[in-house]
Amino acid sequence: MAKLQQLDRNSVVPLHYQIQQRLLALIQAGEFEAGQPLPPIQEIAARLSVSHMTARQAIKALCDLGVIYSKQGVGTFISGIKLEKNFRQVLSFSEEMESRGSRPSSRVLSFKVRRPTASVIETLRLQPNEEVVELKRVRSANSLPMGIECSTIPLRLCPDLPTTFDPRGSLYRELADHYGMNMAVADEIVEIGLAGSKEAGLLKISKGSPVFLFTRTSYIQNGQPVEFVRATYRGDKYKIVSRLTRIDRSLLTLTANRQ
Amino acid sequence: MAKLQQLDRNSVVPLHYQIQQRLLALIQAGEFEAGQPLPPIQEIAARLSVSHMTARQAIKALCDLGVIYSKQGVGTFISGIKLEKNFRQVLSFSEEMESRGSRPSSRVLSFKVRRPTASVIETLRLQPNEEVVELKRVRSANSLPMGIECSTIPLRLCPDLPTTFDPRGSLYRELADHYGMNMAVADEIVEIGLAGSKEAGLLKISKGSPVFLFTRTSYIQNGQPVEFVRATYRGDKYKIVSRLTRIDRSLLTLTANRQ
DNA sequence: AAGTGGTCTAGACCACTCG
DNA sequence: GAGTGGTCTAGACCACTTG
Repeated sequence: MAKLQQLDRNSVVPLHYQIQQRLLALIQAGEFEAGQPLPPIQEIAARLSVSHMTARQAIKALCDLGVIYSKQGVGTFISGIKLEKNFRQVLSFSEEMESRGSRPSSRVLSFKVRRPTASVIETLRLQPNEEVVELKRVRSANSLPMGIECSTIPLRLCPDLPTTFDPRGSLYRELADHYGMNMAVADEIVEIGLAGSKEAGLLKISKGSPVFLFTRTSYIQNGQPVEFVRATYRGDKYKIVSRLTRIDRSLLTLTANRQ
Repeated sequence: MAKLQQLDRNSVVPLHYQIQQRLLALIQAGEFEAGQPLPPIQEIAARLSVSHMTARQAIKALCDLGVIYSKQGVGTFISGIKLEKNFRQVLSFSEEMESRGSRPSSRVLSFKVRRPTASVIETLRLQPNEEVVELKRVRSANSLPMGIECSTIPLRLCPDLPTTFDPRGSLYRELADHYGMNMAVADEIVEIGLAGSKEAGLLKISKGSPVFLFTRTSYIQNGQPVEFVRATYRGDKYKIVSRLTRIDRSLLTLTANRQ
């Protein structure tokens, strides 16, 4: 039934990934209706002249994404859950605003090398006497001030940042492009606070207005903490949109059951 | 080097999953230090007398969890990122409080079958004239009121709920045990609001205090929305702790690039 | 019994990194 | 060149669901 394009066997892109893309494109184009079964794995494999395992690898990945789900002995079905790209991930302010269709901008409050506070030393796992780069900015979306961010990064990891980076640009992009550091995971705490007079002035809200207080630590793949952020966002204009998924509890309880 | 236990080949538990568990247990027990390489896949496969593919399947799963990471041509390494179980997932209030070590309790404000509002009809994809079960509760942790939750569920999906469910217990547990519905995904919006006099009284805070406003829709695996929740949590006692991960952008931009 | 997804194998080959 | 992870195959077998 479906128009599954043939694969490019000379491409550097792995076959299983090509299949994944082809299927996802068909699903998003509405070729399959929600709740309807996909063609059986065997059929997909035969049609594309790949092995069962390769086809299954693609199916597995799409299951992990949540766009389809498999029932053993029955089939594979389209999930009604849409794959949204607007959910919270490890995103810089710039990326987040761009993905929401807003134009991000920044006003730099300060950009300097300094000695870290004790709590920063601990979260960023710094050596004694190590210095950090600190960047304070007011972030705006479509020229409307949304929040104040203060990022702290170990100088050791990006020694040229203070001289080569234009602090009005995207910090994440700079860290990725010049230092090969891509954020993989971020731990985040969100609390409610009240704007002080200084913050209120910067955000153009009245003193005492409720605000979101973010505390975030970002890590690259090897677990090295790279960035510590304290941020304040307007309570009246900012909201958090996220998608939560359920992960396999059995692995998490391993530690508890061991002893 | 490592003490990899032999596998149980008669178990119903798949070999790749057994390997995954064994490795995770060793990692969490501190047998490997952060940054150190795991034994090569070939060696793991040989030691456990499984094929390369099977061993790799286990490695892949652990990479997805973020506890290890692979560098092609180099090896597989322990990530310094800990696998925490306290992060936000699709959790009921009961589960969330239990995972934080607090004792959850509930005071039922109302529990009834009613006609849904227009916005609920849309989010829960209800038929015209379909009824819903509505449960309003004050949720407490260690007897301290933390929030007010109002859950709405299609009556069609749980026709016996009004007569068989004790509304002081865990709604998620009831839905899972009696109706086989396990929440797979939840979409959530968090905003800041101010407590009205009624809410303030229930939460024992002063009127006008800032509060978290949650709007959440939970889905089971096939994409069917099962629960719509509006909740208000105290801004002074509640905080959101979450872990964000970065997902493959190339798949998300598929739609944008198409046409 | 037939059809489905899930697991596993034994081996081949490739791409990458490092000394 | 040696060692590593990543891909892929062809086929076997199992577990599960449905008619």
